[in-house]
Amino acid sequence: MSEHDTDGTARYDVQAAEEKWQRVWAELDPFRADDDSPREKRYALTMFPYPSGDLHMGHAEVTALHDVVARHWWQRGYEVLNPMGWDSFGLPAENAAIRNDAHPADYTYGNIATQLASFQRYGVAVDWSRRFNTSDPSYYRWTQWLFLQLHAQGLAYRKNSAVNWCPHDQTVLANEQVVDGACERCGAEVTKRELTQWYFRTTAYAQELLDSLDDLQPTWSDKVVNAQRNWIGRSEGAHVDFPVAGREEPITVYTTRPDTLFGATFMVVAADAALAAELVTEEQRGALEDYLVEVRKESDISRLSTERPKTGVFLGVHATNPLTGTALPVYAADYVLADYGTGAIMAVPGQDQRDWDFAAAFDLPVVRTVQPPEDFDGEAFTGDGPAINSANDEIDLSGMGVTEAKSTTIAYLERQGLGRGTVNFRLRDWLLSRQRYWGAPIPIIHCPVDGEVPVPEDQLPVELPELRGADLKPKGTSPLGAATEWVNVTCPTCGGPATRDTDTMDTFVDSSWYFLRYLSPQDDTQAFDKGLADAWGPIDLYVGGDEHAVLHLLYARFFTKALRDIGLVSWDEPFSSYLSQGKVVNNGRKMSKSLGNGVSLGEQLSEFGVDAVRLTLVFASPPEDDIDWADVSPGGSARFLQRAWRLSGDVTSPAGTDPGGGDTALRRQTHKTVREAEQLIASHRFNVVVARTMELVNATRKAIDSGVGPADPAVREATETVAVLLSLVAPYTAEEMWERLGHEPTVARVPWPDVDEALLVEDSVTAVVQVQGKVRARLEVAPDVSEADLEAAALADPGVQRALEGKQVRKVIVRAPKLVNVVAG
RNA sequence: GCGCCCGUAGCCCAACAGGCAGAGGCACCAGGUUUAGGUCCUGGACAGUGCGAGUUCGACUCUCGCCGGGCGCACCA
Repeated sequence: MSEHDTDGTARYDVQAAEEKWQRVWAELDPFRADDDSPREKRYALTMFPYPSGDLHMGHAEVTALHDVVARHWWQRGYEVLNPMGWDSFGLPAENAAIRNDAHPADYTYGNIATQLASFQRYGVAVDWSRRFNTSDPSYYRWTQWLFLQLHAQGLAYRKNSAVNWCPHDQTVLANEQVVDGACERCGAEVTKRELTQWYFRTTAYAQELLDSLDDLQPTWSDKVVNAQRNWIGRSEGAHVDFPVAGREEPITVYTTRPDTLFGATFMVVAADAALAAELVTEEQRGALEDYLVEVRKESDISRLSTERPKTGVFLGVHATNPLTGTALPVYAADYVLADYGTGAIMAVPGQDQRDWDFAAAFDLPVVRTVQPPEDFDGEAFTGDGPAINSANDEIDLSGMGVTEAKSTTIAYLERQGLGRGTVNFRLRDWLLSRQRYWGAPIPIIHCPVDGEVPVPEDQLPVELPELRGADLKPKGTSPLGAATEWVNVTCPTCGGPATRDTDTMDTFVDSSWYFLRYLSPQDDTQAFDKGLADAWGPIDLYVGGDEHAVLHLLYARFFTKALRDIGLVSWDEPFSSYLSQGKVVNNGRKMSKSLGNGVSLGEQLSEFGVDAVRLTLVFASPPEDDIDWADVSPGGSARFLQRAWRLSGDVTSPAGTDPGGGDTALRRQTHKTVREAEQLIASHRFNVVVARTMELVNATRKAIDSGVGPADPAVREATETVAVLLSLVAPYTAEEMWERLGHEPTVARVPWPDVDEALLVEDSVTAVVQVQGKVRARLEVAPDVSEADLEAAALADPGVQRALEGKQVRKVIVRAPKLVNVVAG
């Protein structure tokens, strides 16, 4: 390999460089975060991986993007915490263990070792000394401890209700894990089961989770903020009480349309709600039970269909419309949900299509209370319009619009004690127990005398019993139940015989606080150190995929708020800014085994080198957009990197040369590029940073070959700047360049170049002169040219004069120093 | 059905706060280098910004409507 490569064919040995720098980095450990550093602290985090096999393109993309910022922050003088660990509890390991008659830990820890090696090859700027796995007892001990803290606050509780059941995985699921009626993980059709399960009281934070989204909006992706708003689903309405003859308790309904109360002609109670069973008369009880059998056969998927005809059964009782005094028949039906609102509705067929459909099926009366427009030919009218048929002796809504009628009705109901304005949320409590093995056991003991007894803190962790292979086969109850010796314990309170809770926690519990554990991963005296949390947190940048928009990101937000109220952290939100990275697809489709279109990360790395793959992922598109591997060119990236590297061999001035006397044009471009890169990184436009770096490489090449020549100090400055810029994306190439330029490693920790503001000011700029919006002249002018001078120069220009011939100048718009527009006619 | 986001050369994408539509790359074409291929160097062609209005001296950029695509919610009363 020659020292000077003006023939343009020299290249560095990519594989040798990878091996070499991995050794150097291991020794220098340049990304170790020092808790005691006097530098300002930044916390940068990517969603930690689940150890299923080796790393794939998705991991490569998220870490490449994230590394740009983490490395940039180091160079800008921050102390950066960029940790990584493994989200290592979960079903794939358990399923593999069943298949292979093995223990889930075998699969899990084997894959973790593989992924760790791949990450190190990939050259991520991570502090590996802080790694841990959520399946380590030293971690889940604290998951259990945190569960108990929430339990003590009443934020973790058990209740019996109809829950989502995945028949394939044989476990219950949280609402968030059901997508279009199917299991988010395996795709099986979800059914309902009546079970007693553990919940976190996420609904206690519904309003705050919603309100804080306003603060997050500027620094989170719209997509995720919007998804969470929809998921929380706040609505405003009223609770209205409908008296029932012969029953003390009224039926309370939730409605968002209290203005239509005069039009309520019947009532519907969720068939599976306790209320239905309470209300039903003896004569109708058989009918209700038959109906329930039918309803429970229905899967969620068919329940979701809006086309489905309305069904229901009369409960044999009547309630009274509090405004009209009319007796309303009460039905049970499955189109009303037991766990939303009060599980009962007032049916207003005139203004609600679902109620209309039911009324049509059961031949019930319709009263319109909003006047539809003349050309309205639909059935229920849900739009705005003047109220009609809405008056009694005490209240008259006639002619009011919907908004006014609502508030008038609510005020009246409140005065009369018949109801009250209220807010309702779609968000449900988080169902956290799972009937599977490979998770953190719920640290509760059930005692026939003392009930639910928390496992004393000094007995944590409640370690998993040793089960493997066929013992783990899903059978609808937790495999832990089979470990008799483990299950049977003495009650910590009374010393009598008791049993352990045999469910494990949803793995999303593990990931709801892992970012706190990185602060003191080896601490065996506490879950995390509050002082360190204050020093480092909250997380300045979180990068991940938006498949977790309403899962992990919402749960972690809930956890943070709950821990704050317990006094464990002082943050309101865990992630100050969130960048959601797109997916890597191939030929327009998601990569998958069944489509046979998967691209192996390992093969790409071997063929093109780590840097080329990283550069490709960063350059391909804005970070939020998907990347189609069929559209990109890792070969082109590899060629560019060699081209950039070649500059470092051409530079002939010695290291330490003062760039002051160098070529001004190249220096200006160098300094502009640095300034622009700062701004582009801050706004996450990493693809443009790469494009600007390419421009600087091109300009430097030109300067060497056909400009000021390789000895000009500006050429060294530009080349060193290229090395620093490239270190964000292509660390191996950058190290090679840096070394060849006569510097010590590592370029990753050199200070970010200072921008010489004086160089950013141009000597002259090109002003465009337009006549009627068309460009007629270009003038070289001083950047500080006055508007008057520029206007005079523009009007004096021969090209402009020609364009103005025979025309009256009506107006001249001057935007010095860039533009003059002459309006004429 | 309700809501959010996005439509710029063949493709991926730039365009600061309304001011010359093109920065970068892929692919393509031509020339040079080379025994040849690849590499490397030089040059070139290709869109008027999804469609239609409006505001403006001036619109890729702002507003409205439509079309197309992505995402979220959806029998949530």
